[in-house]
This record gives sequence, structure tokens and C-alpha cells, in this order.
Amino acid sequence: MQGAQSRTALASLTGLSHASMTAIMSDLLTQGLVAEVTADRPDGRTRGRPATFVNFARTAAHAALFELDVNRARLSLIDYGGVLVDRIETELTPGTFAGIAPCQFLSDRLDALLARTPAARKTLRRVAISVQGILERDGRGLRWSPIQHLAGAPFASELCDARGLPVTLHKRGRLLAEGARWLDPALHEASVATVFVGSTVAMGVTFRGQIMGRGDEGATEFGHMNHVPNGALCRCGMRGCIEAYAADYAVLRNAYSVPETAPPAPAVPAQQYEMLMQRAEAGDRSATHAFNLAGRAIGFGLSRLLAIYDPSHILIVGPGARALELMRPEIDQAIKASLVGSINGAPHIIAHRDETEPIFKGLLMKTLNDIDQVDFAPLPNSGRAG
Amino acid sequence: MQGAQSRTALASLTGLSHASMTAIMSDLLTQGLVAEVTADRPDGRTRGRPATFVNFARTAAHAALFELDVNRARLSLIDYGGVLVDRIETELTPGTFAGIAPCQFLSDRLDALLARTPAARKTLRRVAISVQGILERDGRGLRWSPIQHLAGAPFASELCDARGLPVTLHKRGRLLAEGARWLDPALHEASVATVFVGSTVAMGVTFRGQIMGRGDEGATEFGHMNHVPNGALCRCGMRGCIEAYAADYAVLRNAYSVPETAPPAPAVPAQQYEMLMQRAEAGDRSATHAFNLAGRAIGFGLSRLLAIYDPSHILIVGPGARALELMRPEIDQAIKASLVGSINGAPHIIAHRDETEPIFKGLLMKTLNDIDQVDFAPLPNSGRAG
DNA sequence: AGCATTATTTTCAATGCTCGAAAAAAGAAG
DNA sequence: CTTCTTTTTTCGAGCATTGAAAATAATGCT
Repeated sequence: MQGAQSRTALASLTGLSHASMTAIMSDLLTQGLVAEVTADRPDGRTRGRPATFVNFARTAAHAALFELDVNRARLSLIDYGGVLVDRIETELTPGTFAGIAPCQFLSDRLDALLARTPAARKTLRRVAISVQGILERDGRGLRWSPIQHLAGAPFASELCDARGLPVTLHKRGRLLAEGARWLDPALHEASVATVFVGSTVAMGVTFRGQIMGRGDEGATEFGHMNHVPNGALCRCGMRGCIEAYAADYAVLRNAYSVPETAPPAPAVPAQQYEMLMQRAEAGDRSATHAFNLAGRAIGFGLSRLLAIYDPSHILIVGPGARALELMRPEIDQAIKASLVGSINGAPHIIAHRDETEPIFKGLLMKTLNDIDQVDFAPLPNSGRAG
Repeated sequence: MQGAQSRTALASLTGLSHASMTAIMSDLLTQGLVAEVTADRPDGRTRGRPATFVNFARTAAHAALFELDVNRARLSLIDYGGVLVDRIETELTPGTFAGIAPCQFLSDRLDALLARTPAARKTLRRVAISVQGILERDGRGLRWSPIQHLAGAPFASELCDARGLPVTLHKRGRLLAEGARWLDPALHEASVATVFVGSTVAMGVTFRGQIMGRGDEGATEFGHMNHVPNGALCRCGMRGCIEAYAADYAVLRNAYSVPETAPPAPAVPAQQYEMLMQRAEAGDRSATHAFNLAGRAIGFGLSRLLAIYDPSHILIVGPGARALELMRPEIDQAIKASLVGSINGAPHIIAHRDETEPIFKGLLMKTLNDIDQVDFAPLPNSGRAG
């Protein structure tokens, strides 16, 4: 569902009858969850009774969305209509969470945000946090994360207790999958593997438009799937992970012939990675070699993925998406060398450079859905289905 | 659901009220789909009104189930109660389907079966076939199969046309998953990967007790997941597949130091495989080496699987299940070397030697379900849920 | 202005599934 | 023969949903 819709449109969209739609909307109107929009339609008038559009009542609820990245924290305030109200960004360094407890850090940001929009304080319903790493099974914290000093303390439940609000952790890979569905209508009902290539390598998957599981499922540890036994040293401490060949630090390491057992660089500046791509595009041997190795790792990873799960589309996002063409020959070759790839053919591989958009969209849609499903639970079905 | 149940038991099992259960059962009784069972209860009488048990009416429908294997074809006649009525077995050789078209072969078996139970002819509702290989997307035939000369012709739809019955193909790996759920109640709601190790290597997966997808999905091509790029020659024609290290022919090849690029043996006698295991258990170097290679291939395959999908249980079935202890050190080591394996811990790995039982059970339950869902479609919910 | 046309929205009675409570049924225990 | 216990059925009510008809609110034409 997108924006304001007439009752008739909603009826045909949901498959319900007009009668039901009237009843449901009347319910939701009295509960203040939706509002009639009397916006003047800019398009030429048509015959017939004009439609009255309804939309989610923006002030019915608010949510705070954190996106925690290796080098940046972004906090967004959104309303029940899915509109971005305000946003705060903070730089992160590897030492940030050594100096301040994650819970405190998040709580401070939240106060700063609410100070700028005091009206949202009353209707703030939940806090959702996008993180990288492996979640605790109970969702209260992280077992491991590439963000230094973030794993360990159950900061989600601490923040929950401190603020009296539901706080949920969301694995970035899963949000990628969720967001990809919403950003491209063609992917909404498809089986899509969305791969992030950048400072890490992550993947979220959808299956016929559905995301499996509740917690961090739907995300995979694709980046830490083994590529070569006992191979290159990965940021996670294991050896031979795909990430250890395809993440930015790995390409850098290989381009400069640093031994693959050397510890990964904590962070690679965007310009440096960009420069490597340009050198590779210009034909520089060591750079192309590094991207070939990256493509080979991703290619064999995808070929192994295909043996288990056969998506119709593969979406590459993140800084590495720009290097897709550099890696594509190796990717294609690896897929072609597998039974499924050679029989079913390779899936469509699409590059979409910006990864923040799908992550934010995914976090937003997931959180709005949680508000509908959990906070407004015993109500007739609202659900932003589509 | 298992066997005859009282209405009260069904009510609490399904969560419906007694009133609804009475109504539903009365519907199903008049439609002849269930029958009241007046069997004398062998257990000691208790106080209160005695329960009247209801069960599926066995004569309401019949189904013919084919299990096509590399060296054997088995045809079973089952009734709506899930009871095995009759069974015919036929040896297969690599040349069988060169001599007779698959459709004709199946039709002949079916005639032989129905000749012995003519009463079933009228109530025969569908034919279900368990196959190995990769199905056509439309489910009419196979794109590729380890069973010689089976791929190519759309024999499922040919048989459907010839007999005027719905004929469905089911990938063996998927049935393994379905069957494993039903055979062990502990696995019924779990996430299970069921791995067949024998003449091939196959895998079916369930996710929280659900099997994904409609057609051949839920099955994987685990056996043809790449293990080593450009590695050992597999029966599928590709190189480096897990199967090319872990199937019986691969262990044989490695135990006798045949080059791994040598063409796979078309079939390995059970005794020969058994003898290899005994030699390995006795400490024979070349035999243990071969099983180590097999364990390593399966172990890295599982470790790569874990990066995408994290089952609570892994079930090993088939002839290779007996060799699990020979392979387990390498399997454990490979899993321990992966991030997910080391953080979440290795899943429970269980060996269950007989694979025909879960395959048959899976085929049976799936087919009964199809009869409920498709043939008896516009009825109130029957569904053998549980 | 008045009437026909058109599309949206609401009203209304009916359907179908479900439930809780009460009643009926069928035997065991005393 | 009565009391007790458990299963099963009956009954009336609740609820979401529906199709058809009515009401509504505009435009287009004479």
C-alpha cells in the first residue's frame, strides 16, 4: 500500500468487499488510526461521486529508528504515516562504545531527537535498531558484531527498561531483504537475495515475497560462509570467509599484496575503495586481480547458495555494487560451473549502489508493521499489506 | 494426527470448540470422508460416556505411490486412511528406460497393481511419484536425473493424459524432509535438514515444521553444491560437487586411489560399500582416508549451509548414515571452523539408516494432503494437521 | 435550472463459521 | 436405582463478511 487510497481502491487491493471496507474504515476512523484526506486532487475532475481518500493518521504513533553502522549512527523519527519527521547523524569510531555504554549512547541520542520534536514524546511507540552481527537468541543484545564493543551487554533490553518502550534489534541483512521488497514493486512477490558488499558482506533473502522467521532469520551469514578452507583471515576471526575476499578491506589487502593472513584494516575510507575501482577499471593488474578474487568468492558463494535456495533475483547493494562489472566475469563463471546454475540458468543480478535506502525502508516498514501487529494488536485487521 | 481420535481429543488438538468439532464431523460423516470406529477399546473401561472414535474412511479414496530409485521401482497402493494396501517392486537397471518409455513402464505397473485390487480402481484419485534429479518448472517431467533415460520426456503429464488422473512428481529430497517430520514427533515443529548419503547426496529442509514452496522446493541440491572448485568429477557432469566426494561411488573411487576425474561408477553394490566401511572401521588407511574426504565434503557443505539456514537438527539417512562416526571428526571440525558453527554451536546430528521409510512416509502424507486440499477442495477444513 | 449519467460510499439483510453454556447421552460406581 | 463422570449434541449468540440495493456527490447535456 502506498499513500492515500480511496475505499474502493483499498477494497480491490485487499480483495475485500466494499461493505467490509466501509465497516473496517469506520472502525479505524473512530480509533484515530486513519484519517480522511481532503486534499484537493490536482488531476482533472471526473464524473461520479468523488472518492474520499483515507490514509494512516500520521500522529497516531511515532517510532525512533536507529541505524548503527561501523562508522556512523543515524537516528530517524518517523510517524505512523511512514513519513520521516526528523533525523540525527553521529560519526562513530572504533573507540566510541569503549567510551560510552551502548545503551547510554542510544538513550542520549533519543533525548536529543525528542528535544527537537517534543510532540512525539507522547506518541512514541517503539525503538527499532538496525545492527550488524549475530543476535542473541532472545534478541536482547548481540553475540558478535563488526562494530567494536557493541556485543556483550544486552543493550536492547537495557534501553527498553530505561525508557519503558519496546526496543527491537534487527539484523541489517534482514532489513535489506525487507527494504528491497518495498523499493521495487517487481521484487515484492519475488524470491530475492539482497547482497550487501562494502565494509562487510551481508545478505538477506525473501522467498516468494515472504521473509522467513521472526527474529534475525531472513538474514543470512553469507559473508561468513566459508569460501576456502583455512583461507584468508576474516574480521570475524575465522579464516576463509567470503567477506575475507570480497569486503573492502579484503580487496585492499589483495590489491597491495598484503599477506591474506594479515589482520583486516578496521575501516577503509570510501575514497580509497573508490580509487581501487578506478584503478581496476583503468586496467591496473593488481587491482583487477583483487576484484577478480572478490568476484570469485562471491560467485562461488552464490553458486553454493543456489544449491539450497534458488532466487529469481539477486540484488547487489552497497559500495561494492559499483564494482559489479569488475567482478561479474568471475561470478558468472562460478555459477555456470554448478549444476543448478547451468540447468536453471543464472538468476538476474542487479546492482543498486545505495544500501542505506533499502535498510531504512526495511526498518521503517518492519517497525510500522510491528506497531500494527503488536501495539494495536486486538484491532480489526489494518496491516499495510500490498 | 495419528489414527482414530475421539471428538474431544480432536477439539483440544485443533484448538476448536466441541461444538465446532461436532458440526465439522457431522459434515464429513455425511460426505463419507470419515467414519465412526466402533472398535472395542482394549484398555480398561473408565467412567463417563464412552468416546466414539472417528477416523478417515479408508475407502473414501486411494492413491498409487511410485518410488523411483536408481536400481529399484516400488509401487504402493494406499487408502485414504494412510494404510498400505498392496505393493509391487521391480528391479531397475541403467538400461530399463532405454527399452521402455517411462510413461509406459509406470502405466504397466499401475495396471498390475490394480489387477490385484480391482476395488481401488474406482476410488483411485491420484498418482504420486518420488524421483531424484531436477524437475521441470511445470512439474511435467525431469530436466536431469541420476536415473538413466528418465529425464527428457514429460512422463508425468503423459501418464496423467493416459490415465485421466492427476500425476505429481516429488523430489526425493523434499519427501525426506516431509517424512522426517512425521516419523519423529520431536522433529515435527523443528527446523530440520535431512541429508541422504548413499548412491547420491540429497537434502530436504523444513523450517519450524514448515516446508517451503510448492513444487520441488523444500528440496535442495545439496549434493551438487560445490565443495572444491574444479574438483572431483561428479555424476552430474560438473566438478567438485559434494556428491563427488561423499556418495558411495566417490568413496569407492578415493579408497582405491582411482583418479578423481575418472567417470563415476554407474552403481555401487551395497556389499561393496558395506565392506569399505568395515575396512575403515578396522583401521585400513586408504578406506579411512576416503571417508575422511567424504566427511570433509559434507562438513564444509553443512558449514556453508549454516551460513544461510540454521537448522536445529541434522538428520543423516541412507547407507552412508552408518558411516557417520567415520566422518564425524571431519564434519565437526569443518563446522567449528565457521563463524555460525562456533557461535551458535553445531546442530544435533542424528543418523537414521533407513531412508526408504521417511521417503515413503513423506510421499504418503504429501499425497493424502493433496487429496484433501485439491480433490476434496471446497469442503470445510479436514486437513490432517497436527 | 433540471435531468440523465457516473462513480463512490453506505445501508441492510443474509450467510457461514465459531463459540460458551446448557442439555442430553451413555455408561461406571455405589 | 441413584449418583457421578465424561463425551457429545443442541441452542442461541456473536462476529466478520458478502451481494444487492440505496444513498450520495459530483459531471455533462439540454
